[in-house]
Parts: sequence; C-alpha cells; structure tokens
Amino acid sequence: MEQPLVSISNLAQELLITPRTIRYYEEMGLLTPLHHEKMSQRLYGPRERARLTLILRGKRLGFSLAEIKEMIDLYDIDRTEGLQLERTVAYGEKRLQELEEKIQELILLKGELTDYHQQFTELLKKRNQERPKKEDAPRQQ
Amino acid sequence: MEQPLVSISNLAQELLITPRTIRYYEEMGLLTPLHHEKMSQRLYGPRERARLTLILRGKRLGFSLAEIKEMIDLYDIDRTEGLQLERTVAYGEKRLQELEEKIQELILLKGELTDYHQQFTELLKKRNQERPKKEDAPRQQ
DNA sequence: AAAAGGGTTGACGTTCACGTAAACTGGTGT
DNA sequence: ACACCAGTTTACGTGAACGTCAACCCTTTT
Repeated sequence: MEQPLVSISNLAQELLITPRTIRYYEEMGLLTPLHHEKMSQRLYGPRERARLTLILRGKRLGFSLAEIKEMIDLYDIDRTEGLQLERTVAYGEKRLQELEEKIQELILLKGELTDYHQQFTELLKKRNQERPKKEDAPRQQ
Repeated sequence: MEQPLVSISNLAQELLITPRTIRYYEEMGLLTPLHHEKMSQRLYGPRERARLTLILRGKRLGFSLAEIKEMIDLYDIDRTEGLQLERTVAYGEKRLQELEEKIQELILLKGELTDYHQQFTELLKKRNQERPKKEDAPRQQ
C-alpha cells in the first residue's frame, strides 16, 4: 500500500537522507512539494519522489545541484510550457552529448584501473609461485 | 619537443588549472613532484603529469580527492610494495565493481533524459505541424 | 645595484551542500 | 489543560576544494 502522499521524514527515511537535505533541495528550487497557502506541512507525492531519486542519482554521479536543476527544468513540462521549445530541445541534446562523453570517460578510467589491476594480479600470482604458503591458502576471510 | 620536466605554472597552463590547485593536490598527498632537499622549485615529470590527468579525470567524474587518492595509491607500485598484495587486489576489485555500477547508473540517467527528450521533440514536431512557420523553417542556427 | 619575473610559504576568504541547534507551531492522546 | 511528538523557520557551524593576497626568496635582465 504505497501512500500517495508522505511526510518529509518518511520520505527522507525511505531514501536514506535527512529532512534537512530535502528542505535544502526545495530551497534551491529542485523540489516543490504541496505546501502552498495555508498548509502547515509539506507533503510529497510520486512526482516529488521521482524528482528526488533523480537528484540523488545525479549526486552520486558527481553533478552539482545547479546542473541537476537544469536537467530537472528540462524534464519539467509545466515549467517549460510557453518557453521556446526549439532552444529547449537543442539544449537537451547538448546535455545528452555531455552525458555520453562522461560515460566514455568513465569507461576509459575503468580501463586504466583494470590494466593496473591485472598487473598486480599477475605480480601476486608470481609471488605465490615463488614462495607458496605452507598450507593451501584458506579462502575464508 | 616535450620537455621532461616543467615548472608548476607551465603544467597548470597546460592542463587549464591553477598552480594553487596543483599545490593543493600535493598537500593532500596526491602528487609528489621533485622538490626534495635543497631545491627551490617544484618540477614535474611525465609521472606527475599522468597522475594529474588521472586526478582531473576523476574530478570530472565526480569523485572526491579522497577517493581519487585511493585509486592512485592502488596504482602506485612503489607505495604498495611491501603491502599485503592480496588485500590490495581485493580492494581494487571492489573499486572496479563500483566503477561499473556508476557506468550503469549513468546509462540509466541518460536513458531517462533521452525519454523526456523524445517526448519534447515530438511535441515540437506536432506544434510545427499545427501552425507551421510562414517560411519553411530554416535549418541554420 | 635595482627592478622585474616566477616560485614558495602561510593564512585567511569563499562556495557548495548540507549538519546542528534553538525556538516556535500545530495536532493528538490522556 | 498539559504533555508530547512531528514539522517549521532561522541561523550559525562545517568540511571539501580551492581562490586570493601578503610577504618573502631566487634569478635574470637592465
């Protein structure tokens, strides 16, 4: 039974962050929970939850909140309505291009580290051949 | 004519960063230029340049300097010599695993944004069909 | 000898992304 | 009515990653 609307600390708990973090993202314009007018509490629905997971994903990937905000603003139909769609689309293409470049760079980095890793692994193998352990090395940590 | 040893500001210029940044990385233990004993200046060879590019790559990908330092320390034969190779290798495997996860997450993010992008593109197409521009829309920016 | 052009070491300032604490408010159980 | 809990605002604190500035060498040019 997924409640459609949850409180700030519930949402925070669910996503393993603190309420403060959520409020901060709102303060930065990344979230807009139901909190208008004369309501004393913030309530978060599926839309805000989706945004938050997007934000957290972006953070894990090393994007700044400003960059993430740009992505979210692109992804937000309402906000973009009435804006020049051509520009928006072109801009989105640029961002996607950058994402692809980032992926390639990550793959490159992984390749580098993999190389060194293999060197080490072989070095380890040789050592174990030279002076193997008395008892067959136990596999438990 | 690639000089094997360059000054700090030369290196900074080459990599589009500031000398301060380079000194900071040294202070954090990420770089060890020739600066021992009784030398008044720092000099950077190919080894340090390689490290620096690795650092910058890591930064672009959102890793903290602490994380990057871990990678570098793995990648550094001298420093690891005498250390428990088994642990090093195991640890490296964990890092590589994390890298792979990050790649997957990036691909996921790109997928999400691509979806939204296509929605927008189609929206734009429809609009242009409804009320096409007087003159056939010119394709130049 | 004096000035100029890098390089060096502090040391303090700054931005981002929150952490933390205080003081207040609003509904809820007893 | 009162305690209690969850949420809110306000504000100051913090760690990472540098920026900026001052004051002090060397070395080279004039």
